[in-house]
Amino acid sequence: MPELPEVETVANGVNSRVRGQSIASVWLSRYKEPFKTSRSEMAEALPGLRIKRVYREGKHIVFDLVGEKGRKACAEEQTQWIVHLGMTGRLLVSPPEVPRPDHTHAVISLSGDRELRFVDARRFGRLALHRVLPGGEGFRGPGREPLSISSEDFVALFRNRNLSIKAALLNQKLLHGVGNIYADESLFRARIRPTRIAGRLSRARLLRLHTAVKEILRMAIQLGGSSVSDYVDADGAAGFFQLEHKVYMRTGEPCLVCGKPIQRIVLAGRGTHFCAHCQR
DNA sequence: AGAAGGACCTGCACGC
DNA sequence: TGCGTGCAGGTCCTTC
Repeated sequence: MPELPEVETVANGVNSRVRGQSIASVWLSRYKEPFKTSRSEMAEALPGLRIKRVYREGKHIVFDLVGEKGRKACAEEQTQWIVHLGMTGRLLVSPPEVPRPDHTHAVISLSGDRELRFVDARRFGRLALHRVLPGGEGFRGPGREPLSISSEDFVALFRNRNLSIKAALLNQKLLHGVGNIYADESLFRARIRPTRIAGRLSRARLLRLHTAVKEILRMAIQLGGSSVSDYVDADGAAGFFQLEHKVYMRTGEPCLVCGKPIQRIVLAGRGTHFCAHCQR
């Protein structure tokens, strides 16, 4: 389940493999229609463009594309290719002769004799084009970036919010990049019960949560993210953060701090794991 | 308007 | 063995 650390790992891995290469051709399956773009528009727009860099914005992967020399139209308008991995999306860089995995929904043939493949069994992922007008901004995620938001802004995000802090953390329009795993792990680290109403948390506790979110995300990025079964990075290698999970998917197992069993409830429609003794 | 809940989608674990 | 059932959850959409 790709959240910020997984998406960052994938974006960096893809960037190192495809940066500088040109898009020769594009094949799209009968996947759902791309977001805010038609399938045919995407297939026509990408060939001939060169990949300048690949980076993460929220949970989105952004490909900065530039026109080849001599293509005037692209000097005025920059194109970005946006990939959201959804739940089970993967981006693989493979030689063309390697068989395409099941559920391959996009294949981009590159000048370096490699294919960039988008594979997504559960079809929750999304592809889109983003046009950047001259002087305009690149693609922006829906909410604030957890690793760079100031403490004051972080605290202000949750003011007057009448929903659980767990649901608030999952709301991408507030903070983007945090999903179910890192919400649970951050709340455990901050010793906050997931059911607490966000708007009633003290400033001190929100500051503690801000620190916890940043620490958890940074640690996970260093370890290459988590991998439960679906997520694989651009190398085809799994991340190691799941070995660090303190509460996520540890229902009934002893809390690593106090020894009491980890509980599981459903909150905001999601499995939520916490220690009732340590998190108040 | 903000919050809550269902739909989307497939693979996998589980029980009988 | 084999089949049905329930669960996993990011985001969009509808409902309250």
